[in-house]
Amino acid sequence: MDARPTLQSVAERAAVSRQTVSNVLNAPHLVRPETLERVRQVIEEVGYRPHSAARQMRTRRSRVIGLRLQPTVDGINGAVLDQFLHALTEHAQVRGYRVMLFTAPDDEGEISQYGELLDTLELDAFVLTSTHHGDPRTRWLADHGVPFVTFGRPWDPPSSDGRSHAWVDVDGASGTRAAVEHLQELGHRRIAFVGWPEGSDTGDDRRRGWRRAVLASGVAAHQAAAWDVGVPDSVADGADAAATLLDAPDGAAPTAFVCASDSLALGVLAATRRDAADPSVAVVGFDDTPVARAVGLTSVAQPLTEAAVRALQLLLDQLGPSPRPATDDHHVLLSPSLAVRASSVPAP
Amino acid sequence: MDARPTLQSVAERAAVSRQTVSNVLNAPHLVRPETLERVRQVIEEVGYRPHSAARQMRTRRSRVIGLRLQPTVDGINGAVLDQFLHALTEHAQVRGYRVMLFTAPDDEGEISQYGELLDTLELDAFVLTSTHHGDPRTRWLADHGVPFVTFGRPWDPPSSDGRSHAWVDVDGASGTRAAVEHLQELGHRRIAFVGWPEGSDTGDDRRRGWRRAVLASGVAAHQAAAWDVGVPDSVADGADAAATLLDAPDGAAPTAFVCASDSLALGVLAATRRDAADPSVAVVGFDDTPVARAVGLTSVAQPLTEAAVRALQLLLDQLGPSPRPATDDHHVLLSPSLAVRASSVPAP
DNA sequence: CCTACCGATTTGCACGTTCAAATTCGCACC
DNA sequence: GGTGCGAATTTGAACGTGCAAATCGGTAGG
Repeated sequence: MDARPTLQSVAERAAVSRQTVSNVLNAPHLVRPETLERVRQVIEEVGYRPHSAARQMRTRRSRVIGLRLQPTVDGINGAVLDQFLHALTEHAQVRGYRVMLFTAPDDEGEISQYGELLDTLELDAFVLTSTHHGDPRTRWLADHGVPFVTFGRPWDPPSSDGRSHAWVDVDGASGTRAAVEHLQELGHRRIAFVGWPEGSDTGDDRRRGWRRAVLASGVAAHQAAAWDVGVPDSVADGADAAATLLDAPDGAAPTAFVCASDSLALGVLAATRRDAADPSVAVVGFDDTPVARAVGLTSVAQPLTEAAVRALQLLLDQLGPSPRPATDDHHVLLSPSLAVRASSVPAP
Repeated sequence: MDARPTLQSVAERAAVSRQTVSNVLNAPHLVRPETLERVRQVIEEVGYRPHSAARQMRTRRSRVIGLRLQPTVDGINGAVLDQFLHALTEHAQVRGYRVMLFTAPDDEGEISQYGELLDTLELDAFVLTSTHHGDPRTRWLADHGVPFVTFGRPWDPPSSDGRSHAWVDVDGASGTRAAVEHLQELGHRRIAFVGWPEGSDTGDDRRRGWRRAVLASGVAAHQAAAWDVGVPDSVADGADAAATLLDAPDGAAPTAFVCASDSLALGVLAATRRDAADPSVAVVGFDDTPVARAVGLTSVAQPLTEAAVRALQLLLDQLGPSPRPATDDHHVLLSPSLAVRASSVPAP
């Protein structure tokens, strides 16, 4: 067991200088082919690996990306971030980057963590999730010149300076629209929406997709409004909302439901399947969580792996040698797909 | 905007030497109280924070803990690790440690990552999850003198040298036993077990708890064996298993089911609630996943936050100044609790 | 009065790397 | 035959920190 190999020890063994070994790794084009070969062989032999703290001291780059681990909400859509996180970690690793986690109770705390992580660990970039209206985090990072990307589009109107940051998002409206069209193809004409109260960015986006699709099919505005409810995100609230809507006179009661989350959809599903309720009522959820898979709930599935890969790419674009891509294509809006299951198709 | 403050710049401002500032932070007892006060004030003023890469170069410690992010299995119990990870990150952060993620396709790959992470980033320790029979990872880490803790007890017989590593686990047998007792209190006498095929460590542990409790209540061994099935972990398999068991002649068909996972329990639940099946059949799952909460499934809940906190403590014990605690209390076996819901109690 | 010692502080150095500048060598050019 | 030039390589320095040893006053012991 010798001491850990260093540039120096490799250099001696290969009869070259420190710097040449460094060049073999970081700028191979500067090294004569035969020297390159010889040094590479020695590196292989002794199993040399560069020490990243030492490298970091010179380059001021850690090749580490920070991500705040959100508190487990009610757990039902914690799985959403889970898949995103896995894909992000895996792909970052392949590209030579690592993912470091941190927690914070709120946005303020998150910003405070940025400061600490930048000063002490010199993280290269951050990935932000759960962007929302009036988000102070993006502003802080931009002001401090820190590379970052958000999973979730910016919900505020463009700032005065006209510059916008990199983001990846999933088009929620497109998802609910697809859900409506799917239900219409099955013959449904009275399609309600059970979502969250207005004011939530992602929630309003999903509502918008449903509303437009429904109006486009000829439903009157006042009728659509009657089929549109906003309640807190829980199974019980979903059930209550569905019960109320179904209570309408025969010709006005919806025959299908599009929901803003799987939690709500589960409630709706329970309400439509119990008692003397009509089991042919169709239900579509959102996020395609494990719950949906388990109970056979049709749901809008977000392409989380692709979202992570694209987010990472947007980050690496900023971290590359050129200061910034002049192109304006640092926005990615992905379309979700519909996972069709028993809850929306008539039993055989 | 000045340059980033360093020990040197703080020292000059406080009219002391570099080392004194260092001592203020790392060995305050060596510094005269009034000097201490003055230096601390300057540190506060300029917002100095030690640069961890530089510190790491001297101390050979990164204050970073590594954890492999498991591939999202079928997602249903991905939430289990999620809560553990969150608690681990949060508490590590408070204690001055960070959590770094990595991925690997299998145990071999994980070991290979250990090597790289230790050489390049000098991670201080690792947290291992999903330990299993014949796990090569613990051996490798022990051989290389790397501090680690496993979430999951070692399933192999104690090694010849008599030393064992630190671990935290949840007593699965105790969980299934509690489930059986809960059902017995409700009057059930014919309680079946739907688990995984024998050979899985955690699965066998959960089966053991059920079996002992059932035998203790006077059920004959051959009868217990008839109520014990092992199938793959999916909703469909759970449903099939339940249907088969319920098909037994009246006096032999179980009236209650204890399951090794919520997936299986969901299947059992579906089977017992459909057609002409008896809705008074009770079902208990395992892991208390969001699905269970959502559908009202009674389930065995693991104390994941406590598990994370205890695991972290066991790690820090090893990382502290003293080489190793001589005590043998680096094993923690936590008891799960039962989250009682509608699936096990008769409707009012 | 010299020495020994203690508490408080300072200085020298090394950790492993990369940047910038210096050096060496071969070759073409005038 | 000197000069200039480019390719390949080497040397010096610095990143910010903490360990080890050195320094400095002051005080007690012989």
